[in-house]
Amino acid sequence: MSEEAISERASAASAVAAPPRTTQTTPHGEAWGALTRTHAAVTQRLQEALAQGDYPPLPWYEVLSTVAEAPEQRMRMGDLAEVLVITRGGLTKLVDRLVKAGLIERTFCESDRRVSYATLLPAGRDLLAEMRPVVVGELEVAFSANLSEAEAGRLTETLDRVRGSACEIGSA
Amino acid sequence: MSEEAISERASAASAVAAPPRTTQTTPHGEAWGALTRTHAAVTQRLQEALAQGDYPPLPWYEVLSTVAEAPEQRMRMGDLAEVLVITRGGLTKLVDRLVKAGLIERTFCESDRRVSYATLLPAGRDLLAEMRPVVVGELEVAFSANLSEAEAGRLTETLDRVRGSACEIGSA
DNA sequence: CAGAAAAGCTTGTAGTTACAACTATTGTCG
DNA sequence: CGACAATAGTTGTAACTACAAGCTTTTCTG
Repeated sequence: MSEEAISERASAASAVAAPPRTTQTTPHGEAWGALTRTHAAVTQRLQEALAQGDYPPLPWYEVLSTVAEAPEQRMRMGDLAEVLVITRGGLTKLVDRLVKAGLIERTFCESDRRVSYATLLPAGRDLLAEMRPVVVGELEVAFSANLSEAEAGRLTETLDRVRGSACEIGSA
Repeated sequence: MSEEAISERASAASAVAAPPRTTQTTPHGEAWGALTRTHAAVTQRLQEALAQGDYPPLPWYEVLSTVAEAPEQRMRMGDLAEVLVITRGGLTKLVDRLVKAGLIERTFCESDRRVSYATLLPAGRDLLAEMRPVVVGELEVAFSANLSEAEAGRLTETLDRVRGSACEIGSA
């Protein structure tokens, strides 16, 4: 212990072995509890790793990564918000920060002057190239270590199925 | 359109059918993307349902629910923060709000005067009883509809395995 | 073609969260 | 026993996010 910090987070000692006493005690309730805790734990791990390398926070990475894989390295704000599952208002300000940092540029559509694109700049591409190994590395530790590729595939399929039913607007 | 609102959130129309083009394109990367999006989608659904019934937000429910299942309907602040996977500082303020609402009481430990407990009050127990069906109902829609209990069990097991490896402090 | 409705994005405001520093109590040694 | 470290919570500050209202452009309709 010397250059340690870890701010506070959680002691993370008994958390692993702690009995998964969740909200309810039904199989589905357990599954939701496991999903929540796993998401939180992995997210923490990723953000910690990024902070340790003096990189921007995780949302920045997700924007850069998503835009980088889009057709022309650009995406409509609305689509981006939808993929990242955040509000449009939130995305506007998030992209503002990326623009101010010189990683993203706002471009506009000729045919429809309402839409604006978030377009990746070279600096953003470079930063992404630096951040990706960090994120992928942490994910390897979290996933690859204990999950075969086949299991990962099944997990993805199952989760997507849940998401599918969760997205059906229950307005009726 | 009359008493509608839904603020903004996401259009949630093409989100379901959208190709899961995630961060990377490895099976594990896909799994992480699916986990993130599913968590966000279900959380949104739950919060929307709670807001619609004029109930407090989801974090309140999680505190009440967790404390209610603890031995003496009380929990040490630190343990509670660990289970909920939020920071201690954040929990202090979250519990402050619950105390102000008369749902939780702070009690203290005789043998160790540092620790304080979050103790469930009758009003908290009653509110929990009201909120639980709402939350459970939404989870049923999200999970039960498309997942057998056996699948839910496998999902829980898999997620817990991932969480386990994610929690191992990578200090070494 | 004018007016209303819808779509796309931004901005103002408030609430929530994390991070870091601080206080108080307990445990450890010299 | 007295100083140092570790543990448990709280608090101050800054950043992020959601919500709701607003603006502009496009589409629909009579």
